[in-house]
Amino acid sequence: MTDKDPTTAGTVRLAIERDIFNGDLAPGDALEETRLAAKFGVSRTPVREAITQLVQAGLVTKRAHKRAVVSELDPGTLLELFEALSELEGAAAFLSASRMTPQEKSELLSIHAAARENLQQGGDPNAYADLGFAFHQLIVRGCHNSVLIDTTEWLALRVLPYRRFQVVAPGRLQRNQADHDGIISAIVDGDAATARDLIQSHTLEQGDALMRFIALNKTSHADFHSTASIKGNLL
Amino acid sequence: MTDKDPTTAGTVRLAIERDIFNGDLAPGDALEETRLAAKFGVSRTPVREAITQLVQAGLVTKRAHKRAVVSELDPGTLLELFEALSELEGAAAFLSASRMTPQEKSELLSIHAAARENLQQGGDPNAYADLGFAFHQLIVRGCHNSVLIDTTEWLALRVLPYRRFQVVAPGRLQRNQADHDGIISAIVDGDAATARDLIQSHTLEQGDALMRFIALNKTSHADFHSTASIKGNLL
DNA sequence: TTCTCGATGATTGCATACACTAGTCCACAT
DNA sequence: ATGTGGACTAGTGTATGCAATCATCGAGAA
Repeated sequence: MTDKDPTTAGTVRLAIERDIFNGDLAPGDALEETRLAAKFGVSRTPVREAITQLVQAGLVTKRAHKRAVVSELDPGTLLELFEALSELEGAAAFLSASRMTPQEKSELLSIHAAARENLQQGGDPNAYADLGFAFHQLIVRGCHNSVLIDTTEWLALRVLPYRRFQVVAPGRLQRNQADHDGIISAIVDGDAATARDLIQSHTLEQGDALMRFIALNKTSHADFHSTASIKGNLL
Repeated sequence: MTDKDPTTAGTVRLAIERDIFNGDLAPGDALEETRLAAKFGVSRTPVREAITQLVQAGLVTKRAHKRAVVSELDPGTLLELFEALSELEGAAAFLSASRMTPQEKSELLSIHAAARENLQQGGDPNAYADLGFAFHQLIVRGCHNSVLIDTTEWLALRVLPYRRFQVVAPGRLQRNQADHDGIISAIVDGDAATARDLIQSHTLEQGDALMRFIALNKTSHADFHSTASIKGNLL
């Protein structure tokens, strides 16, 4: 879902997305058209178009004559989101096990090795998170079905604003790496059914971890903001 | 304009959607803002908003400074679409097998029975198609995961404009009904894995049938329009 | 003939102005 | 004190004008 869009509406959309993922705009924050227009130095028209695009993408919510707000996911929806995401990633992994090219598989292996090294040497957690993200992305894209890829990444996008919740449960990263071990060997072996099962439970587990963390840390909206400074590594 | 939807843009969007599903706007047709604005008696602004919404929904394609057109699905994309859809419906069926309420199951059974009766008595193919559509919809909604439901129906929406291609392969309807037989018993029995496999191959088979039909009938765009008068029953 | 280039018309993209809606707050009556 | 109503304000929804861009077509040169 990467657009190179020459129009200012598209540029504004990407800018707002970045603000959301950065945490400058937290879930629940209002998107006021006039203010955004002034901030970006454009008129309200492209801002409105950007907002309607984000609404359709599920990142912001809007009711008629009311201000648009960054989508706030209640625990129930978050759970559903991860369940659906796990099914989609599972499907993609199932297909990837038989469709990934040798190049793609070796790329996957090298990223996995880099993540392992980072973990063993106690490297930057953010870098590890990025590697984990790339890991998932490579598997999804390995299915070579652009509709499935777009749909999966579209759902994954909606969870991104919550990645800032640091998942710091002890041993979590090690378990994550172990999960990846199993997934990668299943894919390399071409064991599609196992790959599906493993990545599915892995993603569900991620969702659980995230929800537990949110339940612990988010009692008020202020708390939400206070954790926003922590760079997250969900994956 | 009679509104249940307060905003004009939303009304226009629904009107354009209706035109697409009706066939007044066939895949490949251009959506010209000025013409649509005149047609609906509004200015270009709400028309533009409606179009951007439809673009995000995947029903319309648009590039900067070029006219928006009703999305035209090449055979490759159509195949990918059905593959992704089969995975999603499979996932939904898997969950539905253990989550559907008794009421939902009985409703499913009654719809299935009605379809059988229609088929045996040589009833209206359109009515049969509607029943088939309801059948799939009930199974999907039975998973009780609104994210998964929305995502699945969102993909299904994109193939809807192609339902007008009548699937008339001999014995097709009987095979369809037989497929449904197997699916429904798996769900009623709570056999999730079988339900997934059956509905998945069933949906893929539907896609194949549709693609074969298109390949046979669509040599030129004119032919496409000529078949547009045939009311379709894909399911 | 065919290819290139430039002018022209059509259509989209953006900015601005105006209309309308909904929420707020204060005055006033009960 | 409190409930009700009406103006006020902030902000969205729509219309319109203008600028930017792309497609078409014709003329001229190779």
